[in-house]
Amino acid sequence: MKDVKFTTIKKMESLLETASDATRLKIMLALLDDDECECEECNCGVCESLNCMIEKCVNDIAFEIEASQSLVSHQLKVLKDADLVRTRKEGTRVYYSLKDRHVRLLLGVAYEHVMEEENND
Amino acid sequence: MKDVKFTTIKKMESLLETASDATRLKIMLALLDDDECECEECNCGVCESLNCMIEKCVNDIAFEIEASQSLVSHQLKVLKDADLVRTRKEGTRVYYSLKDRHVRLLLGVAYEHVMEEENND
DNA sequence: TGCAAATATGAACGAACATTCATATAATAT
DNA sequence: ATATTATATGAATGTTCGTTCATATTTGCA
Repeated sequence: MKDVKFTTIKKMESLLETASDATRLKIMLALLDDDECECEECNCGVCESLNCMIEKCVNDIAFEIEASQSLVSHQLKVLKDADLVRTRKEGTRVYYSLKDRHVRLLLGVAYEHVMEEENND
Repeated sequence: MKDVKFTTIKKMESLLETASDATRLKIMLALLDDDECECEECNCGVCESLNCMIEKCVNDIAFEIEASQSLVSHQLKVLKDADLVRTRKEGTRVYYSLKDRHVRLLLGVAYEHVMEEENND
């Protein structure tokens, strides 16, 4: 992992920076909710298949994480610009979902680190 | 991954925030340099065994990443407070190394995400 | 005791960023 | 057309944070 190009470091910085905000974390965790997924390919605790990707519209996310519509929309734009979520339009609604498994991996690593830390207290 | 406690989210935020800075990324990547490691357990591209953990002192890191001593010291303190690095004193020098495999995992996930992204351009 | 090397720290400055409020845009239905 | 619902956006505000400069602290050594 030596001699990592500066542009690569800048991209890593940008990725982590985008992920490192409580509001955006709440949003992403809301899009990770796998309670109702029952597909067979799902062996990871977090669904990996595109078919059962969870998508939610802006207002539902706002309600779920108890934040204003404006704030959620702003932060979804940040997530979208950083390519961490994708969108699908349907009528007046816009459904958001996590972009790919890297995003879920990142959340998973951060989550496990924190949980393991808590066990060592 | 539903119903994550707020304190957990705050800890995830703090972890990612600490990792999301170009200077600190450079420092951590410098502590990930495995050029001279030849141990047999090393099958991950990044050394996992404590024996061959790389440690470097402040001035060497500063020289390597081309940053001032003051800046590196400041940012090492941030990394230390967030528990991402450990220290070992020897004389006037303080040797820093990455805390554990979670940190390397986090760097790895971010790195791979960025690299895969670059292939899709 | 005094000097030099390595590291840490405090103050200060400017830039970046999260949030709120008000408003604009877009799509649907009556 | 107009009203309504869902989403996006721009300006403004206060705060946080990275960096630099100067200086303090600690350790080893003559």
